[in-house]
Amino acid sequence: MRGRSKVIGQRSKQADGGPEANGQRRERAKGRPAAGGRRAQQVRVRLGSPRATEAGALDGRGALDYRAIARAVETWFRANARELPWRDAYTPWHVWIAEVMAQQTRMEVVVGRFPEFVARFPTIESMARAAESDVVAAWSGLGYYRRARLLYRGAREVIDRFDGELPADADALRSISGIGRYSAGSIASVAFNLRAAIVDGNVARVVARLDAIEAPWKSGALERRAWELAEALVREAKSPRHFNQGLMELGASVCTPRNPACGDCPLAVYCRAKQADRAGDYPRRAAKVEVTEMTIPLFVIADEQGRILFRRGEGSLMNGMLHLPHGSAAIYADPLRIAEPGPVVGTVKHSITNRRITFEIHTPVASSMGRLADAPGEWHWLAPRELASHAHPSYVRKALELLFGKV
DNA sequence: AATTCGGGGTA
DNA sequence: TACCCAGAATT
Repeated sequence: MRGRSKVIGQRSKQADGGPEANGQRRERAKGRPAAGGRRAQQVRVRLGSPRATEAGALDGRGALDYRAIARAVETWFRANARELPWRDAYTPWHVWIAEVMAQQTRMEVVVGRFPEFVARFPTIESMARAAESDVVAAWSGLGYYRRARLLYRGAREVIDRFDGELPADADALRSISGIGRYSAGSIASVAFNLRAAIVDGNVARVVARLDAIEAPWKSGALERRAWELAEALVREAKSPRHFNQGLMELGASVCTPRNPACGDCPLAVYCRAKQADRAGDYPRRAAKVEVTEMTIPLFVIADEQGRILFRRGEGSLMNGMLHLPHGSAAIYADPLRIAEPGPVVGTVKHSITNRRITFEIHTPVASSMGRLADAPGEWHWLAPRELASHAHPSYVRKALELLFGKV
């Protein structure tokens, strides 16, 4: 039922292979990672990197056993990794696309959209040569459309600055548009198996429990501590590629936000939160943000041929995307009525971060139609089925499907 | 450091 | 309904 049910068994050697595989197999044969409280002490003393002991020493709890934890994660990952399309060959371009697509997006959605997107843009060069609008159109429905524009910009930068090939270096990767600290580390480790740390939502949650970090979710303090731990841990990994993916996947399938499956967790024996039987209490909740509700009139206007009137947005928000004419200058601004609405023929709900919008669909009263022409943006008449070839936010599709069925 | 971007699965 | 998801850029 939970994410764990999607986990498949041992992956093929082809997918898993690589120079590190032998060493890992040897490690697994040697014994289970939980075997070594005493050995862990020796390891810590011998390695003794300042950062490794400092944080624990400050609060008198002692440092975590980074080496044993890293081993446990890698062993777990080799047996529990999901089949993901880019894990066949770890082609850097595919990994890049996957990382960008996965930002703030559930992996199941990414798996569903990834093949078609890669088929549309099989190489960095193919994207760099395309029009930005085509890239955004292919991104429709995935949200956070800036990611698509930044991916496009990044692809062009790679052509210009790196001769068309992603650099195998975290700092260089970080300099590319759309690649932040997480994605740089992720591409460096997953695509190139370099020793770079990553912290995403999963890793932050796992280490928050592992070290019983009191700093609240999304706080700078938790971010800093999570990156410290991620770096200390990946330093001990045999395969950064497997360790980093394993730590994320552990968070996604075992160390879940609610009801963590500590009984299945290879880190339970090391986990400070679990030791206190309080895994579910970490990470600490962030202060709750206020949600603003608003209602905006939306106009669906058809001509004799059944074509619909769309508006190409011009503001800083949803720029260049295809909208239905609606009663606000920007979706997020106070409603500015641009025509007089007739009766409500349907409603569509749409959430944007901390705003909840109810679009009420109207046909404007005929006498007020002229005022539509004064609203900003370019106007287009398109058949509903033409929508797919234009970038558009999801509320547009939802509204048309409500009135006309699947588009 | 705080905000903003979409959308949907899930408990 | 509320939370959160393989984050990054901007202010």
